[in-house]
Amino acid sequence: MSLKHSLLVLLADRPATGYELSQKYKEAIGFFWKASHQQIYKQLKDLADQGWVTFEEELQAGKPDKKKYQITSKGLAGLRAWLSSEIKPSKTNDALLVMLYGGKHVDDAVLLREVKRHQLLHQKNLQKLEAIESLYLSLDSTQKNSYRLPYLTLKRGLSSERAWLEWSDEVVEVLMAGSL
Amino acid sequence: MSLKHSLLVLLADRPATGYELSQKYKEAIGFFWKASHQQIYKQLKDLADQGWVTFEEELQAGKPDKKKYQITSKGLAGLRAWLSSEIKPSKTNDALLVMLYGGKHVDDAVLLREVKRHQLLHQKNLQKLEAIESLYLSLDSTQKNSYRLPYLTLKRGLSSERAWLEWSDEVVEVLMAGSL
DNA sequence: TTGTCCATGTAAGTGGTTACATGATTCA
DNA sequence: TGAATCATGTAACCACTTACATGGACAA
Repeated sequence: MSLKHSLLVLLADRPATGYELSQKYKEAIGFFWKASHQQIYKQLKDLADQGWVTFEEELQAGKPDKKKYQITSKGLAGLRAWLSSEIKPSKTNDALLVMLYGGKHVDDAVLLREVKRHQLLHQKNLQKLEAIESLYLSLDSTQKNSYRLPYLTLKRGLSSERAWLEWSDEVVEVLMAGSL
Repeated sequence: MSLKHSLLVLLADRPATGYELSQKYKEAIGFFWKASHQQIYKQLKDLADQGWVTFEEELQAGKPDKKKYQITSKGLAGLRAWLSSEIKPSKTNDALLVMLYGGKHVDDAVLLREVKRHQLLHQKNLQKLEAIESLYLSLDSTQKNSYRLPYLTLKRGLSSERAWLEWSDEVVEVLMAGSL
């Protein structure tokens, strides 16, 4: 149930609308926490009902009104409590590995095609992360220091994508040998 | 919805009871696909309703009756179709990274304690995987060849745990510097 | 003129977790 | 004597996905 807490983390930085928050889940925090806009809007409503956030409505003509959410002291206390609690290890459910594990029921060429498709996705993702890293590295040391914790999460992304790609090269080798 | 397909993969190997299957999710396939026994029993029922598996009941006194499930030709066809389809990349939801990302709201020492706790879990997991690998490596080449695809999934586990641990060493360094 | 961005949601359905239930056997 | 293993589930709840809805602005 950390969608809640990831929203609080973002709101602790600055007030934002649901839309702005949902954008953050397409980069930054989205590299390790995925959420759809439907989920986000619902969770914000629940947080407001709990009194962990409040919002002000900005009226707009022709469009739905904007709701600018901000964290309350109760919300910040809740966030701090969670940050000091035991985090349960994230569970892995990796369908591509299920496919490989049961792969003997289809041709290696079929598996190979799918692994290569995923390789492209991971390569793209790695490039995005590398672009963000070079931005970070160009900051002065005061700014670098203020982003040192988010930078650790970026490093996690870089490390895990690189490890995935190295592994997949090996997989491709094995599958190519099999489909001769 | 790959719990279904992971069950079919296991049943394609040999018939099994729900209990036996749920054991497999504590090792082997469980390293990349987690499922509780409640989920498994329910899914097996659904698969039987669909005609993808059948079962024979073994009556037992004092205990619930055993149901030995086996895959049908319809089930095998369904499995093959899935193995040839596009697998959607697994989504990552990593609460520990959310914690680090928002870590400036608590002391570094608190973060450090939690990261170290997770390190132990990952180390244990790596050891388990290494033990399985040494078993695999002691097989003769015919057997090695028949397990070559499952071995690739094992390698994924090894690679990802090692990458995680390397990253976490860096995290510990940064957090120790911060909590001086 | 098609598509993407802005901006918010509802509703139905699926998948997963947590709590609870039963009861014999075996091991420390 | 208490915990773990065997063996199967139900029920309530929570999280997440997919489909649908609205409608103006602006760019290719």
